[in-house]
This record gives sequence, C-alpha cells and structure tokens, in this order.
Amino acid sequence: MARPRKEQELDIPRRAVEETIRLLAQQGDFGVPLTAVAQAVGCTAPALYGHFRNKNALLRAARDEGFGRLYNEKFAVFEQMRGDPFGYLRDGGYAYARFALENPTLYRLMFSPPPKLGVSDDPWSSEAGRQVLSLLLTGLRSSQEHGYLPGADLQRYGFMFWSTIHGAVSLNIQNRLLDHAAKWDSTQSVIDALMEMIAATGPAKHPITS
Amino acid sequence: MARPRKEQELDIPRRAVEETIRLLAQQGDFGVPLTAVAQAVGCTAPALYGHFRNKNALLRAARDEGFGRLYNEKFAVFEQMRGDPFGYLRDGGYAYARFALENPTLYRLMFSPPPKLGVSDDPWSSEAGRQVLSLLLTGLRSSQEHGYLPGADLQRYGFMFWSTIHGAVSLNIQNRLLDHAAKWDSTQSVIDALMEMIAATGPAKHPITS
DNA sequence: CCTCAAACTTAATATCATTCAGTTCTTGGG
DNA sequence: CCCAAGAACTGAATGATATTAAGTTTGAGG
Repeated sequence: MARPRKEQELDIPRRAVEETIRLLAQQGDFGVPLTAVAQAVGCTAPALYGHFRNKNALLRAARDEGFGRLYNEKFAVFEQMRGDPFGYLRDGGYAYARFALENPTLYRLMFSPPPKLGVSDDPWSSEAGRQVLSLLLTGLRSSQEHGYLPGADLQRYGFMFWSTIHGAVSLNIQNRLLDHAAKWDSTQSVIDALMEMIAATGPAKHPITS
Repeated sequence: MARPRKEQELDIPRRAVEETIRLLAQQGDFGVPLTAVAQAVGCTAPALYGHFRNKNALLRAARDEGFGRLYNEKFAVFEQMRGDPFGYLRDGGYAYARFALENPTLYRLMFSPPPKLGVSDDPWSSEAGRQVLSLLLTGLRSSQEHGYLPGADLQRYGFMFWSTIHGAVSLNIQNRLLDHAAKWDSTQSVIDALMEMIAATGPAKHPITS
C-alpha cells in the first residue's frame, strides 16, 4: 500500500494543522513529535514532508491558523460593538485574553515562538496578524473621537495597550499555581485597571481610584 | 583518563550554568545541545549528570541565575534611588527592560519557559524572583505614600505595572525587524507612557497628554 | 598499602527529524 | 483500452541528541 486511493484521500495539509493545534494544546508544549501528528492525521511522518518543508513549516502554519482564529473572535466583537468604541476596546481586550487563556500553547506559539521557527519578523507580519492590530487601532481612533486619550499618540498608546494585555495573559498563562478561573480574574482585573485609566482621560467620568 | 586530578578539577556546576547562559545568548534558542555545554566547560556530556539530574535541571539552574542577576540590577537602582519612589519606579522599570533586552533568550527562559522544564509554579516562586517582586511593591507603596495612585489596590496596580513592562519587552524581543536601539526606544516609550499615567494620579503635575 | 567511593570517560540505547529508495495509484495521450 | 510518467505515499536508513550503563582512574581514610 503506497499511494492511497481516491476514496481514502485525506486533506493532509488541513488536517495536519488541525491535529497539530490539538496536540499542542494536549501536550502543552511545542515538542510535539511529527510522528504523533502523522498518526493523528492517519499517515506516516514522511508523508507530511510532501506538504510542509519541515516541522518548523508545519508549526508556522499552525501559528498562522492561530492568528486567523484570533482575528475572527476579535472581529465578531468589533461588529457587535459598532458605535461603542470604548466598549469595543474593553470587550475586544476580553476576547483577546479569553482566546489566549483558552489556547495557551497556541498563543505562546504565536507570540513567543522559538527563533528556530524562522518567523521572519514581528507577530503582525502575517496578514491576519496585521488585521488584528488594525482592529485595535481602529478602536483607539474611534475612542479618541469620542473624547478619550485627547491628543495622545495612538501608535504609542496602542502599543502600550497591547503590551499590557499581552503581558497579563503571558504571565497568567505561565503561572501554574492558578486555575483557569483565577487566571481569568487576574487578567480581567488588569484590563479593567487599564480601561479605568483610559476612562479617566475621557469625558469626565469614572474616577481612577478602584 | 577517568577521574581528573586535583589540579585540573573544574567547578562544573558553576561553569555549566555560566556556559549555558552564554550559549543560550549565542544561539538565541533553548535548544543548546548538552554536548556543547560540556565542551565549553571542558568535560563530556554525561559528566554533567553528576551535577544536574538532567538537561531541564541545568536550564532551571540557569533560569535561577538569571533571576539572581535581575535582582542585583534592580537592587542597585533601588539603593541609588532611596527617597525618590517615583524615580525608582521609572528607573527600576528601565533597568528591568534593559536586562530583558540585553539577555533576550535568558529572559524568555525566565518568563516563558517550556512547560517541560518542570518549573513548578510562577516566576516568583524562586527566592530571587520573589525578591524582585517585593522591590516593585516597595516602590509602589512608597509612591503611594508620596501621593500617587491614591486609594489604589497596590497588588492590582503592581501586577498591571509589571504586565505592561513585561509585555513591552516580550513583544520587542520577539520583533526581529527592530534593531537593539529601536527595541529600546519602543520599550522606553511604553514605560514613559505608563509613568505619565501614574504621574497624572499624583500631586497635580505632569499632564497625561504626551 | 589497600579498599572504596567519587568523578569521570567511553560505549550503548532511545527518540526524533529528515532523507532515500521504492511501490502503488491516477491520469493524459495514443 | 493500454501505457508511460508523475503524484502521493510507505518502510527502511541516517544523523543528532538526551540519557543510561559499564568501566577506569584518583583521592582519602584506615
């Protein structure tokens, strides 16, 4: 048995990415053996080389898929929050955090990939990544039009906003002492503190003191 | 030639950690072969097993050493800034960021270790780690006594403060498009933005608008 | 001196990633 | 319908590493 028959053909590229993400989550580590992926897909390890140059390429594909999924979640919130930029900023932050806490290993692959992966540059280099960032900037711009962050450099505050949330989820993902609920509470508290600070710059409401 | 003579004895535990950190920086990746460490130390790979249970234990030791070094840098700033808590917060943040950007792979080992390492819990579980955190909280408490962050929950704001800086350095470390200077500027900008926000809560000075 | 434990070294094993050399379908021309 | 060429795999071979086993030399205590 060498080449499979038409009936039993399986979409290896798609399934491989899918199973890789599943195994990543299951093992909680990037060190998923190719053999395991192949077995989950239903083929042998060398077969994967017909679709991906090597293991790193497969992990890169999984990473791209991760950005796609994150974008979808953020975009859903965006559509739901039209007309409420401040609310979008908050709920968009929640959605981002929820994605990270629910897919910790995938999130780490996206934002702290081993240099070996050969990810050429920054997280936003991929198309989906760029789109996620643009959603954030759109939210900030709208918020500014509604009176928040007056005169602030959006690029600068955007990066700070993102840094804070990324930092919070990274630290919470890494903390094995906390259970899922505690990680979420801790992350949400950071997002809320951040939103309070932004709110304090806006149309005179919301005191900063927690 | 089996057991070395007294004269040529070498302090393997210390040297191994030292060389591991050097190779980590050189290769920019956790995947440093034990053989390479052994060669740098001047022994063979199995010899390391007499001092570390396995490779993970060696990496954990390197990680602990990293926390020790970070603490030393933060503590130096702390001593230098006695009496100026706001200044300590700022310069302590700079020192933290400088350490991270100058030792990117070690920093990643400290704060985004592969779960395989068996780091039992959170970054502050090690003694040195806990001490670093306590320096931050001390700085925040003093700042509050000087009128900043009135009524704020320090634990909460401390975590946010740390999240922001950790997030900024993590994202900048990861962005291969930026050179060292650009990473530093970007990180410093985030710290400054954060300090402006804290300053805005203090004794009526420093407007938040950049 | 002699014995034993300590501290290494060289082989041996196991796990993967990756490459090689077939083997079996499918397909496009005749 | 038949055949050649190539596509899509498979199983075996290679090579890099971590880890373990077995063997050797040195230092220390009696």
